[in-house]
Amino acid sequence: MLKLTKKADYGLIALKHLAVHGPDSSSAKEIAETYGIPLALLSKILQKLAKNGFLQSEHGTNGGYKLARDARDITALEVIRSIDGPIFLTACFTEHGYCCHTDKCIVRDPLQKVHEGILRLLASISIGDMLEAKEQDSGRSPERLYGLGATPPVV
Amino acid sequence: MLKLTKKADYGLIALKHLAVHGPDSSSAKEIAETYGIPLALLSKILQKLAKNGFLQSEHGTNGGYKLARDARDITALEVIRSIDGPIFLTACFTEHGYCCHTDKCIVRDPLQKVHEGILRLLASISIGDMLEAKEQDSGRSPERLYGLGATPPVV
DNA sequence: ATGAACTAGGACTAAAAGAGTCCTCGATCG
DNA sequence: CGATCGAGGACTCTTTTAGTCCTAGTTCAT
Repeated sequence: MLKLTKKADYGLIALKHLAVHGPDSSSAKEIAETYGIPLALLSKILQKLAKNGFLQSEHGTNGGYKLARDARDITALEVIRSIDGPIFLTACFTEHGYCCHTDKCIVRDPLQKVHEGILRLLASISIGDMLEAKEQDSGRSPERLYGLGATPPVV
Repeated sequence: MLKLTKKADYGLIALKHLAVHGPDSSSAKEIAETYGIPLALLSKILQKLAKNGFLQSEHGTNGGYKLARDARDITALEVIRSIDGPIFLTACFTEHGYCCHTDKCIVRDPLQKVHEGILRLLASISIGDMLEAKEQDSGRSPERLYGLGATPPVV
């Protein structure tokens, strides 16, 4: 129901951790223990992130993972897609734009707009941005960052 | 994985249908058949929407449902929340802002921004807007409507 | 050269959410 | 009074998510 999976969460946490811990690598075990994430599960996620070019892995003793690219160059959207697969707001959207109800579906077009908005939102935030955000808004204003007005949020 | 449930989809479809069919009511059966939605399932959804004040129901022969308020006054966010319950982008967010990892969770704050953006997006589109959208963009520009830039979307 | 500390990855299992069914009851109208 | 509706409880089936287990290959230090 419109929620990220824990895997995606864990992936983002791990990437941010690696970004914070600069150029030296961290092991899956270290990250798992720090955030209370099951090691075996986190390992899978990190492996996938490594295969998809976000991380660089080092085998053997003192091995681990480090970012393969600049943190500012990794968007939340890429990470989530990499871990959970493609994102579709509704069952209407598939890889090839097919919709089960085809012409009968009367909400596809309006939702498509919302869908694009969400993707744009996720694409607009990078791991790098997350670092800054930590320290009480340094520099970049959230408004500019997310391209949205200042309407107060409600759950 | 960041997807609306079918129930929410069905609910939006039904509301739009009722908005299109003006002041006269439509039965659950009629809507179900039109869009190929299982009747029993749709009934539950319509009942919930009625209980939450979106629809007005009429029992008995020739009964059915009609909108209880103006279509422009019903946002997608309200509908989705009404059907699926509260929306949380990650497990971090609950009714009272609690997070399982508490201080250890380093992505909560950045994701909170994304979360708010999505809510704002969903709150910005009403059933009424969906009617307009049907006829190839009449008047209101999507850009203004969704408050987002024109970056091309990618799935 | 051996063992400890890593990553890589396949195969499973358990739990939770989603989707849908079945059956009964009360209201309304003709 | 019977056909047509909505109201609603109680399930069941399926899919997704989350997490586990086990084995194999790499690298390093002693």
